[in-house]
Amino acid sequence: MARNRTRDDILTVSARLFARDGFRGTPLSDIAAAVGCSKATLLYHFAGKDAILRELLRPAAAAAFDLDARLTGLTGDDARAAAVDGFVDLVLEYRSEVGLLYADPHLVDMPALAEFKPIVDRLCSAFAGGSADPADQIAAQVVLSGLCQVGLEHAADPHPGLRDALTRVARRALLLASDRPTD
Amino acid sequence: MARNRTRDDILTVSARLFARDGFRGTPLSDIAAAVGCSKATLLYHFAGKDAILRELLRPAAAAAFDLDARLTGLTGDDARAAAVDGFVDLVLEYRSEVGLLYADPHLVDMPALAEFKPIVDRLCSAFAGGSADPADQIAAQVVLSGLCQVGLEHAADPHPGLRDALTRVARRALLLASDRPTD
DNA sequence: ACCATGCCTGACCGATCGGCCAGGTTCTGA
DNA sequence: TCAGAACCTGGCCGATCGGTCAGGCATGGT
Repeated sequence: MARNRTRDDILTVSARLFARDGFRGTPLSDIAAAVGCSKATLLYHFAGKDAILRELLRPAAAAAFDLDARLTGLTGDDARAAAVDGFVDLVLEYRSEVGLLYADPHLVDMPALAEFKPIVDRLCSAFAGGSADPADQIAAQVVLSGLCQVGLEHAADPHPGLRDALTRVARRALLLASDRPTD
Repeated sequence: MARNRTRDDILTVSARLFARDGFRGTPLSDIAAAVGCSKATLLYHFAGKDAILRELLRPAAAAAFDLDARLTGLTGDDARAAAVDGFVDLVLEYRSEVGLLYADPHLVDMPALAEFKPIVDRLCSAFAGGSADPADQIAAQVVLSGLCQVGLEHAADPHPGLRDALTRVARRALLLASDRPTD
């Protein structure tokens, strides 16, 4: 895991700066200064700025893939409830990563991050319960992006009641029963 | 109003490109090319890139100020309902402008746009009904940013049922009665 | 003692971008 | 007709940024 101390520092510092100023808003020189190394060192450990972002996002991407896979086996309100619960968990677990993508929507146009798009689409569809009613789809979009926003807003605030509050508001908005269905 | 043809073209084209690629993602050279004039012409008509954005956002800013002023006279659920209805109207009326700010959250750090921040805060507080309960404030944040997202997503899609769908999902999420209170 | 490897760096490069300027052209009113 | 204002432009500048490169330094194995 910890192949190198400096390498880990770069990731830690990058995560903080990217979350604060956005990916495009954070020059390599700022990362280098915060780490205490030269800009060239960053490029020694990583193939480029994009590679730093990709590695930072990898655990979150894996979790998103996982959630996506879990949802394919479910249908109806089971799928909707699992999608809400799973996504709230994912947002809380990877707040800064979600906030990062949220704060720079054009990042998903990067080739390396294109894999996220279909997952988000399927997640949105799961929120809507596969309904063709535009009102349901719009509600799903509102909930999805609203939950993401919290990743930004509360990036450094481990509020204990946050999970419940998010789950409840999402279920209300999506017209889902308030209690967890399967646990 | 129409002081100059080229000037109007610049604003029209800028609105389109800013909405598509974001403010920071749109160089002046692209605007000039799309307008069919030189980059220097842009800077003849406007003090700078920021000035173009400021002028584009002025009508939306005025509407936001207006909504803010209307809300100060109301309290309780009246204020919450008026905030929801007013903000949905504002988002639908100024979709591309809202989407623009949403797509580049760091724009509000621009001095010229700092005026928006307190308005958004008050609007969020109005959504929460002034409640000190974190769950209410979180619900308000989810709704506020969720509604903004739609400005991006449906920027060019004048869907007729959009207003109703947005109002209903917002009211559900905020635990407000579903019918308009005062009309 | 020597070399190979991993780690790190200053200096530099090319591209991009916002903005400035001197000067040219067109329009307008006296 | 002509002066001045309004409009427009190519060319240039400085700053920023991602990325490259040759070389320095420490470490550890032989």
